Amino acid sequence: MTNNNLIKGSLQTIILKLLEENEKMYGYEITQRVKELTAGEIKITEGALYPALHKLEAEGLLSTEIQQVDNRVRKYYSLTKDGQKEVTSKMSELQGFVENLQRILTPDLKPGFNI
Amino acid sequence: MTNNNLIKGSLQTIILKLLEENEKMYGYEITQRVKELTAGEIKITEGALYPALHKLEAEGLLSTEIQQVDNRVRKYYSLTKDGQKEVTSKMSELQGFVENLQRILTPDLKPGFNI
DNA sequence: ATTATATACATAAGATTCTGAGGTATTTGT
DNA sequence: ACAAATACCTCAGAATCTTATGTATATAAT
Repeated sequence: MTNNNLIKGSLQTIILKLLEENEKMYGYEITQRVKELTAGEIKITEGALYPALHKLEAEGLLSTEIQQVDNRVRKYYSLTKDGQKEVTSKMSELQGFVENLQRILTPDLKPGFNI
Repeated sequence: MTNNNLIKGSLQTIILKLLEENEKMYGYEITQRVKELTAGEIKITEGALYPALHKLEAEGLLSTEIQQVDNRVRKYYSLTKDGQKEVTSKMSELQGFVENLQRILTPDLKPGFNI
């Protein structure tokens, strides 16, 4: 399971990016997708995910839509217009941060490295 | 200056790695090195740095040595044996996390991408 | 038939780590 | 003379995370 709390703020970016690719997802689905994409190495806990979703919705970046599936309630999230703009911004921010991290941590390959 | 707010958890790794490369550094020097390596984009604040250094020392990963330079006091930090072991561990943890982040955020280049 | 696991939402206490402001003191540049 | 740089430090508050708890239904296992 390794360490899950390494880069603060990347959860929001993960959520937004997954929703850019998928149009519409519900919370539990997001946790499963991340688990599947990382071979179980990153597990988004519900205690982190739901407050993050609620915050993004409160900021107007996500909109919700409740669906009844069998007898279960699902809350689908999708990007608003503002949310779509924010994905790009958050992605390049994170990208930039990772590049800077490489510059600090791998002093050998400073000029042209690949992400 | 972009966003400086993503560093949570990676600051320890940054400190340990810089000390692996440099044998001995003092706090202010670390802030300047990071600023210089990232063209001013990442600024380690003192409110984050000093508590982090004290914590790493308390955990036995760093040792200190006070030096008088002119009339100024400098507190030099260096890796202990435990600290040297921890660098490797923390680095591969961070490396692994960044790889997983790529897997989530760049769904196109899943099989063989470069870090 | 009962129990455990999976699905699906949510909150809340406590821990950790950061920001931003403040404090002390010396040295160097203007 | 004053500002900025050098050098250390602490602390209130914010943000985000973990862990535990709670509700409820569906499915798999014993």
